[in-house]
Amino acid sequence: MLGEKWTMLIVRDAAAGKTRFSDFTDSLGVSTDVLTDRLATLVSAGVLERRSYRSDGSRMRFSYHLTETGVELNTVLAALTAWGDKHRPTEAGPSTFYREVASKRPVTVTFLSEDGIILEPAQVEVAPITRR
Amino acid sequence: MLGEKWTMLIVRDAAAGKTRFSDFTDSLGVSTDVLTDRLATLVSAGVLERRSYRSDGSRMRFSYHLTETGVELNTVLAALTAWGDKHRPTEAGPSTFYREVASKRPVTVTFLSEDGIILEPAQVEVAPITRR
DNA sequence: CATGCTGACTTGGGATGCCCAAGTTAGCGT
DNA sequence: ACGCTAACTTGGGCATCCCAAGTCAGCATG
Repeated sequence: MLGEKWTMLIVRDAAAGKTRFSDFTDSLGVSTDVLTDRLATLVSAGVLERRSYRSDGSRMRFSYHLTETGVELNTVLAALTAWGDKHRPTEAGPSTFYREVASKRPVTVTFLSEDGIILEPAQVEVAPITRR
Repeated sequence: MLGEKWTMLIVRDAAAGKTRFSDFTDSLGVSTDVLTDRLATLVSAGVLERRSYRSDGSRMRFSYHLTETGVELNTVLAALTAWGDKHRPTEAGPSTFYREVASKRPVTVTFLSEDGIILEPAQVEVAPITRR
């Protein structure tokens, strides 16, 4: 369900603090019919939560916020961002980075072995689970 | 360039040791014209390497192998797999897991602070880089 | 209470991408 | 010369996406 064209980009923007329908169209350029559909599937998958809000002088609006489930996609986003920054850099360089909320210092995404040792991607493999 | 429908699934299968054109069609069910195109873009992006091989009694064939750049997507794949296993489990349960090559013991993907402390996704935020 | 305004959709028509089935190509063995 | 097979290529149909325009629901203003 995350594999459709705009889905992860919407999640990324949501993680960056965007909440409103027009925030997403403005920053992504996604067409509005597709955005409506993707927001609905993300809400029903429990990644986003739809809230009503009301700023004075205007009517009720909706905003979209990452749930705890959605926040857990931060790991995926940060790993993907790190890969893109390293292997497919833009001329302007990266425009965002991931940091610790408390200290504001940058963080990394890494593999850890059971005894807490950092592993490189090449030291990791995928293996089938065999049940009897 | 990783965002198209079958791209990450092909990378995942390549990480699981699949190498041949027919391996990918058999396990993914991707149509052959699309597979041809995705393999070509992955090769030209430096994620896969195309090799010729020859088993006796048959003609030259091609096989596709992850490059070092491609192997570094393991972090993304493992993070995504962990999220899916937790939040969108199938009835049958997970069919693969990520493990250390040397010890065969399972590994995890986590955020690390600069002083090597494990951080939860909720303790991490994305911030803009401001250049002067 | 009529009118304008705006954010969040909804709709219609065309373009792009994907699926499926069938066909093609290039060696190798017989 | 012929069959065999993995790796494509091609053509037609269908699903998804894009874009522009329209709708709808309040809130403010006159």
